[in-house]
Amino acid sequence: MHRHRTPARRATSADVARLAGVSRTTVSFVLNDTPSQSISAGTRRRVLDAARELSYAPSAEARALGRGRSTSVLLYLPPAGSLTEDIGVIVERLSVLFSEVGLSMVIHAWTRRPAAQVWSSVTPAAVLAWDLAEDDAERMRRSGVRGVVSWTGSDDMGRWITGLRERDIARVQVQRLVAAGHTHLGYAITGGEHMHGVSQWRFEVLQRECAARGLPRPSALPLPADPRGAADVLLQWRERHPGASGVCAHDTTAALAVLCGMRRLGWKAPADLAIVGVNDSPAAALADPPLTMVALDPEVTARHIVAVINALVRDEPAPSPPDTAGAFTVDRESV
Amino acid sequence: MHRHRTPARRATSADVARLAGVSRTTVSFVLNDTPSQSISAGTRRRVLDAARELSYAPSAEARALGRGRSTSVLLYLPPAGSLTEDIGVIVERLSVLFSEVGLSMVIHAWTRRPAAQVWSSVTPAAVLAWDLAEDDAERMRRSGVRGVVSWTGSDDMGRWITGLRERDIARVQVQRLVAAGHTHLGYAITGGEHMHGVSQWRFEVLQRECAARGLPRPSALPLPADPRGAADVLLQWRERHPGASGVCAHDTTAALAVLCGMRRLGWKAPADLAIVGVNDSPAAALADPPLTMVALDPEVTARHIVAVINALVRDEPAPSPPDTAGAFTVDRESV
DNA sequence: CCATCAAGCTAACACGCGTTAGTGTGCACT
DNA sequence: AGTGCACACTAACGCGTGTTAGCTTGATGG
Repeated sequence: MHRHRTPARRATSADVARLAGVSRTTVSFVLNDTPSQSISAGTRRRVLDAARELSYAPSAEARALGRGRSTSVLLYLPPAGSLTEDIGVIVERLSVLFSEVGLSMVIHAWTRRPAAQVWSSVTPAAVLAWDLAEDDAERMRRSGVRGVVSWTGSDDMGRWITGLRERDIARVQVQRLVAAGHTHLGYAITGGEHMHGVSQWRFEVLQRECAARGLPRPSALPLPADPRGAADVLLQWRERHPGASGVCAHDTTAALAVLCGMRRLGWKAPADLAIVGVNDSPAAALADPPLTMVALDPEVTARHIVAVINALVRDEPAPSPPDTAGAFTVDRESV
Repeated sequence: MHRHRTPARRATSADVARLAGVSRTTVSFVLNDTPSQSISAGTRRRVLDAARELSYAPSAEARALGRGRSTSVLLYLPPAGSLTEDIGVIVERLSVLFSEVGLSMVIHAWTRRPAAQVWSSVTPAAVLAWDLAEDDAERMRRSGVRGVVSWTGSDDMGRWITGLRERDIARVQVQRLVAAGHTHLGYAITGGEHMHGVSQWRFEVLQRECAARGLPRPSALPLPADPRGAADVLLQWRERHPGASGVCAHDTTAALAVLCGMRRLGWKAPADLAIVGVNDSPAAALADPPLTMVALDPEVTARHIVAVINALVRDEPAPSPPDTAGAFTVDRESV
């Protein structure tokens, strides 16, 4: 290996100790505010000055090695493409919030096998996966991973997300449509394999929400993402459900697909069909007509995820989940 | 959290050594294929079997501690919100490609100060930032970070991205519009602070491209992201540039904003104004009319980034950048 | 028969940190 | 004067690797 002329060596706690004229142990005590130790004011100041002078920062690796657990959280991304959806915003917030509690986030794409290589060599403090088989989760725990949590799995986190979050969305969507006088609803979704995972769950929650309000059972409306196809499907759907006057879309794309099909058929929103989408985006505001959307505050979800994982890592009792996912309506003109 | 009866300790190389009946050093020699050491076939097999039996994976932290540098690449995210744009797709690919060459990607949000804490405590092998002041980059190199690269900076990577990529986009956009008979062009963009960073560069490249073809100088068209505002600005812009018949939009949102303003004014695309957007998305396909878009192959950019950083980390000569960013046109009806 | 050497393996160190056990003060109380 | 004790600090260990120097053994050449 080639050595640079300036050794490019980072400052260690030994350097700080040397400069401050104390032992390395004292440096550690000062910088970590070890409660069982008392340090004289003079020494404390000298150490802090030296640390600042050398712009010292402890090595995360060495710390992890000693404590037996790292400070990195491994995030397995959902299937390709989802980072550009609302998940992307949550991930951005996660990276900030994790670093605020001293954890750093390693992201890795989801492959067929949960990449034993990755999670076992990085020794993450926790793993946050999209969906996780129970035996994989168990294997991770065996290898020393403190917190294993999945978005759509059967653990607490998964239940909160697919429970409260999805229910909040469905509730606010239905509420908004009912307020406008629509009782016979549909559930619009785009994409190849319909009704799997989140979409399946959302649809069920939607049905439950309607049942609770005494409304007729909502019907599924799986749309292709091209104008002509959307129009065809929409027309057939209307014939089969003549009373339907409102649509809950799964996301922005589904809402746009409905709108697009309607335009081709000469229908007007909300007169011929009212639409409430999910996840507000610029595209929704610029649609014709501008789309009424339901959004969840990403901050609520991000904070809860970080709180749960942080508690797991520190062996503290898990915080109780928030009782709202922060759903709110962005009223425009499609309903 | 529930504690298992087995302490959930991961296997170490000492465990493998014990099971194989050899020393820890031998285990290391076998597993790393140390070229200067010869190992008998029998011992090699016993070690490998033991490693498999215990599903041993070396601790990344301990390895990093010894080698003085980790295998993690620190990615500083662009300003909030960009993960949901085309950057998100590139980031997804990066996470896969990095792991294929044995690097793992740590992502962190960009804060005001480049968070000395993060990059100095994780000891990343490389840092990939959005925009980076030269003194910050220098400080990172001083601390042992091998590769410091920024998307929009003045290093090789930045020049490739803001050079070739942006030029490819501008070239294909102009080419498409010229082919349809439009010569007097505009550059549409949304968002508060216009003409900064990438948008500024794109605009300049666009001007150069038009100049090279002998076309009149394109004019900027900064739009608000709401229907009424967009219409107003569009109308004023038309009065000031009566000959303009084609618009290069900066991204999907800008293209939708133009479309939205036109709709309010009763203009038809492409008859009254032709539009070419950037970064194909479902929203573009579902617009009215469906938008013609120019897209860059994210794979080309992701591969180049990984190749450059991998070379820097291994002290190998940097690969020459690809001479195309993989630009292609998705023809629909807006031009 | 002795010297040389390669093959195959192991003891021991360094990496940077947190932490436990211990050491030497100076002061208060009996 | 002797005991106890809080105070301020340090030596030394362990975490799991990669790596260097050295050690044994058997074979080979003179």
